[in-house]
Amino acid sequence: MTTIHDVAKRAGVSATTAKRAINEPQLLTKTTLERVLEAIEALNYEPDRTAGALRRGHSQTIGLMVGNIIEPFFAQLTRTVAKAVHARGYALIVADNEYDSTLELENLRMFHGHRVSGLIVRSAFGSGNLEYLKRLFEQGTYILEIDHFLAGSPFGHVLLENAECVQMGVRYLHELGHKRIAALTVFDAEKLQDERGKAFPNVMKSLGLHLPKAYQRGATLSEEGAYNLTLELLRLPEPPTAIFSMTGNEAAGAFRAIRELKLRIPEDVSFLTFDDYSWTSLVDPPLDVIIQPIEDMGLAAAKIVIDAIQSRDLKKVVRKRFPGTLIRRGSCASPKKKK
Amino acid sequence: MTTIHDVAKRAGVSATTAKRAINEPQLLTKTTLERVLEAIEALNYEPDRTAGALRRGHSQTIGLMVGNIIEPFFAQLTRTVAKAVHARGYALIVADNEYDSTLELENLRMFHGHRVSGLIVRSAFGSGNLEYLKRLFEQGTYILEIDHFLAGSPFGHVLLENAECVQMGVRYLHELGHKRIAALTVFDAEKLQDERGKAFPNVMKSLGLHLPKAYQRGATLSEEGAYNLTLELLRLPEPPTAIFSMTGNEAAGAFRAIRELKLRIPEDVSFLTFDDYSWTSLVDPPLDVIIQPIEDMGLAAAKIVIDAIQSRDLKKVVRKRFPGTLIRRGSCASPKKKK
DNA sequence: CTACTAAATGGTCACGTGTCCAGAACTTTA
DNA sequence: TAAAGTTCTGGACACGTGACCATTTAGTAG
Repeated sequence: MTTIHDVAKRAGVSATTAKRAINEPQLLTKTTLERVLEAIEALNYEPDRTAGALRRGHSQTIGLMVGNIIEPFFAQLTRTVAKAVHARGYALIVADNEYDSTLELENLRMFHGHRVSGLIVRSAFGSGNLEYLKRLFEQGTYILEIDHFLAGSPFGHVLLENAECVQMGVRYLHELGHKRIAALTVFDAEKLQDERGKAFPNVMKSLGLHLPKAYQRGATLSEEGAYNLTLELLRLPEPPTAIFSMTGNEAAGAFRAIRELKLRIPEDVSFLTFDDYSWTSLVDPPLDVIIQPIEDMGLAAAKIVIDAIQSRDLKKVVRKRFPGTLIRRGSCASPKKKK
Repeated sequence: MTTIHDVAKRAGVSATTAKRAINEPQLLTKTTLERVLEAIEALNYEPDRTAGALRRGHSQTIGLMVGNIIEPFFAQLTRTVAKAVHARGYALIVADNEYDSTLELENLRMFHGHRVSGLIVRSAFGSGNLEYLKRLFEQGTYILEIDHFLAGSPFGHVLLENAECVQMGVRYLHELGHKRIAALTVFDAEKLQDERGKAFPNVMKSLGLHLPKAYQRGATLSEEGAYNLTLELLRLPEPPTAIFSMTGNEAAGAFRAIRELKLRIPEDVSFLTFDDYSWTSLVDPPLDVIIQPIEDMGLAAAKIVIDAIQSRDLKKVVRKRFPGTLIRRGSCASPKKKK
């Protein structure tokens, strides 16, 4: 393997000088610099970051823990973060927790083993790994939460204005005349600290809308869970006239269920969902959605983490919220008059 | 940062012995082992892989270069590979080349800098970086291509049976009675070494089907490119009666175009595509697709790479093909009789 | 109890870098 | 030309580990 010593030898300078051609070129004479650069080029030298990592104490690597890479939300986030991070000379290590704390812990250990410089985490629900994260932080890893945050977390985060978005969605449906609105959300939002799930009943209440017991059921975040829940909701004696899906993932299951029941959107039931996944504009009718500014969020997260690392100010806690945008396409309309 | 020396001190043994508790526990007495494990637990010790990487020469890390993480094909691949790789104690570093050689080279350098133990690459078109990959290989990085391979590549690969799948698709359409079939594929498949694009005219010829000049245009792999191409094709005086999209990405654009022209599927035009993206079964009608066994391919790739690394047999070249599966859902039918 | 073998444990070194300090080579000023 | 800066270059060391060899301890046979 080519090292800086090989480069130094070829250029006829010391290793220290050769190194400076890369790290502090302004310190070198023009001719020295040129000779070293020539040698680097000729030998195809690429600095060994594993050695640098050892010396430095961290690896110029950012860990990204997402819920599930397959979900377009996370895929897009991964991509944006990867790009932003590369642009600043860092590499991105990814892992997903499948919303499970045990798997998450394993992956956190892996990140720690690789001495990631920073960590962007979409934590699994529950607070299982908060203690571990705190320990990681004490050992010098900068930590930032994204999309969700753990109760009592001391870390910074990048989040959507979840409560406002839920309010925007419910208001929209309410203004169309809907009174029986059901949300597809997680089980026990309170315990899981899911902001959207927590906001929904509050918003309903504030608008004076009744939320029947039968609508207060949660699903898992999966497509399957949403599919089943939607079937049940729409088969109730008093089915909702509007369904509000809290994630794009659930939307797919819900849409499938609605179609299977041969219900028309928006004539029989209005449908609104978070996340503008590519299919949402391909189906008939195209869906009304609340768009998250994923790219902005990913860029912001990368910037916060790397800024903190580079300024060596790991104590800095940045908390940022991003607004969502409601796009109307035709899947929501006024409910039919009850006969 | 806790090191093995801290562990050794606490357990009252030497660092070498403490290390063995992790790497070769069978060599230790039961009591010694227990004492060391207790210390590891108490101190929350996690081996520093950056130091190990320096010593070993590679980082127990696999680099995965994909075309574009957002595409579900790559998202799913990334996830599968990440899981498989984690299970064997490796971490996954991801990057995408956006099908561009220059960006790819940058990312390859980054991978090299991190001394990845192995590399799974979906190369950008063209053969721009083959030389660099070869050099990387000579320096000890195991390389495997996936989904596509460079002309003259000495490396192993994991691929779909592309030609067979194209044949299967065209045959299917032909048997339904289609004669005017157009494919959405890359520009200049021959030069870009795109197997599907290359196979299509051959299959048409072998079935005695005429391929008009006007159908022999390529698009970029993008949704947008496919959208435009589809519009043009369907506005021809002799439009195709069936459209065969070579990627799921292009399918979205094509589907959009068909709908915009108010053409009915399959009455006015039959539609077949590679890749079973989630939306393909949500639209009306659900689409006929050729499914790639992405999970199998990802697992195979991870296994090949890590087996080679662990057996230290980097010369081993494994080339594997996976079959696709045609799923009929109703987007292809016999063409209407021409008046 | 001794001599020998096997099992268990310990010590040393190098991997390639970044950091810090020392030294050499040039510039400026008197 | 010498002294005092200033700019540029070089040397030494430590980071935590894995590989290898050396040493101690336990076990067995005579």
